[in-house]
Amino acid sequence: MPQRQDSRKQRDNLIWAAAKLFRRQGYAGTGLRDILAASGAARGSLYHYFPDGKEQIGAAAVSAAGGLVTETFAELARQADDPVDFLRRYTDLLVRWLEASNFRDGCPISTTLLETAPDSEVITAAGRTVFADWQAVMEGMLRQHRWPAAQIPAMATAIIAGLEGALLLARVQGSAQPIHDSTQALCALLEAPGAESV
Amino acid sequence: MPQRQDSRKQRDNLIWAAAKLFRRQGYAGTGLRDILAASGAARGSLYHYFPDGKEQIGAAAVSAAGGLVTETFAELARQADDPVDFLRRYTDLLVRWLEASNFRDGCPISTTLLETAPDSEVITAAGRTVFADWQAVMEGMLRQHRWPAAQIPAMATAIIAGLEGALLLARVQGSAQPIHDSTQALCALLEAPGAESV
DNA sequence: GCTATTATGACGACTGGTCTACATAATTCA
DNA sequence: TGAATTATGTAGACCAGTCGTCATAATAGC
Repeated sequence: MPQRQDSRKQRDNLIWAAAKLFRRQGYAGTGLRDILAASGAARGSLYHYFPDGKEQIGAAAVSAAGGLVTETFAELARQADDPVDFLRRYTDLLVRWLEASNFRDGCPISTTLLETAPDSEVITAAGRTVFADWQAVMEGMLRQHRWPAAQIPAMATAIIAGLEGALLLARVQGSAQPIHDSTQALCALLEAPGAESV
Repeated sequence: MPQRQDSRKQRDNLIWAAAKLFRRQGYAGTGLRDILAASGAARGSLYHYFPDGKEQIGAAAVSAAGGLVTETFAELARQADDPVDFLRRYTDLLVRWLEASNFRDGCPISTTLLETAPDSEVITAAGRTVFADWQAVMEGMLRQHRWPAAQIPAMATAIIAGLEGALLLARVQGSAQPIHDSTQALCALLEAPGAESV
């Protein structure tokens, strides 16, 4: 069924074009015009695949881009020897992406989510799902390496939050230093599992 | 000189109206019309005080809102008994603000910065200054409590990044849980100063 | 050939940021 | 004091751009 295939491709083109633009220019800063130009589609096509308009494609872009990160996390979790190794591998990737884009490509979903949460229900819901997926992968990774069970959820959240925050600082400062600093602190935490508190 | 005073007030009105709107709706998502309506000023007034237009008022809003946070940090640093106490006090404030606004008022500058960095030089520069101020206050706080000097810069960055990331997660999830989780991990780190690594 | 799906780009109602022209108030100087 | 100059406030025009809708055309499968 070649039709089905092509239509799916057209839809994906739109989603990924949108995702790339949202990441660099934000959600409100990106016009449908930009998305259409980048994907080569016509205006009506967008409304054929996304009848609810910009909001719907925003949610789809968050899901798609977030899903790719989930997959990256999962693969690194498989390869890594321990949590510290996992973090090191991921920040290596991160720093390379950042520098390759001159600190323009940050987290693919945080800008859109900050702009729209909680006003857009669909986009916020897509973001919640993505974060839950990330959280699940992180928790699985910690469990796999015999991390104390009681601390796993908080630790996983702290890792994700630390990465997101470091990414923000790195983009503004135009330097990978915040990522290294933040990671160093997280690694210290990951190497001293006994230090629970309060 | 009543003129001078009133003019300053008018200018401040514009800045704070802009800052509030940018925080909730983002930079691109906020029109000059919104800002003018919220501040009660007239169209041309904005271009009188900010001849460079929206970008200039964006930078001013980042500086003003960021400065307020700097002051809050500084005051808490004076009151706190130790780094953990500092963090607790701040997250208490944070959670109260978040809940009072139904998770609409997050970090007052991160959204604007993510949308514009590094494309807008003036806004990004304003953000860099704010982050440098925060960093300085955090480092001073750690120094004051005899934190190992070599780890102070990285630790301060990790705290700021962790807070920013937690704030993002909290807004999307509509829950203060990420802030508590992230803070718990940071506190563990702050109570085990010996655990340096790599 | 007929129907369902997909593709198209013009159109409308509106908002975006910016600029200009003018009115008022404050200050300065003859 | 009164006139000239500057600072500040107001209103509206401007065009490019916004998103969403629509009637129509092309293509698919049966």
